[in-house]
Amino acid sequence: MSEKPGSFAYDGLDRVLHEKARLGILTSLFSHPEGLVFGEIKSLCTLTDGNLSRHLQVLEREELVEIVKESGSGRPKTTVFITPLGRERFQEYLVELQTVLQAAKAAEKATGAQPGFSPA
Amino acid sequence: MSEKPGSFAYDGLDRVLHEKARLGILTSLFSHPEGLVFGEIKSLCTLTDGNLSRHLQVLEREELVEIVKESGSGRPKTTVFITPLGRERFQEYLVELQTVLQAAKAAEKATGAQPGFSPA
DNA sequence: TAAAAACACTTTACAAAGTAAAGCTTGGAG
DNA sequence: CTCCAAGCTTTACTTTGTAAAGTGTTTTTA
Repeated sequence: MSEKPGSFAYDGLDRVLHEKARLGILTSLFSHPEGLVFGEIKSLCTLTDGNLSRHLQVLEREELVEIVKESGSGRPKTTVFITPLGRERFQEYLVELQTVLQAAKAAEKATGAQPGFSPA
Repeated sequence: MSEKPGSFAYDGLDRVLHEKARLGILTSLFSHPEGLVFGEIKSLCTLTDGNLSRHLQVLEREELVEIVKESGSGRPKTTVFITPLGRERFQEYLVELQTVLQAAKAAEKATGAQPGFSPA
């Protein structure tokens, strides 16, 4: 074997971002710099109320999103924005994702496996 | 907003595969159809013994890997192979990963964000 | 040839996290 | 006025990831 130790460690795969639900939330927010309201995110990501609420807490604690609540009179309205830090971390995460994909692509070539996904 | 519900749900992100450690293990095994021994995987993925052991259990239970143990005389030797099902699921997972990346790329274009990662 | 260190794991225990169910408040429809 | 729906939060549960300790063997090395 020729690889160096740690070749497949993927340390850059941030645990906060590397989660199905939060990845969806962040991607949707990344696509909508104008922000999204609670209900929209819920629908876009197919999450339950409680689920979304909890994940937003995590993302807010990490300062990856900003949450603005309007509740004066009328129904409460929660709008969520991705922060600059959030954009940054998200993009770093994507870089790591590409690394994974490229490692796999290289393996397909090397081992002669049938490509299961098309090159970008 | 124009997207359909569920656009960012990423249901294809299989929970068994969508985990840092296991993703590394599978990628390394995918790259080595001849199999890898316990110690090699441990080194390649920078995992502790217990950690690797546990994740291998999960992967074996899901029939994504095959584990062969030789223990007659001499030190025990555990060799791990990716199964055909494992290759399949892994490749499906990669397809979903590309979806995520492409959604992000599209968002960068649409919102005019600075690319944080280069196109494949 | 004992004792010690290294290998090769497994088991156990703990802490964090994801998920679902229930709860609470306000708004609108009938 | 009553009932149902919208818009969340809180709580409780279950799974999971991670690390620490444990077991047995096999080389060193003194």
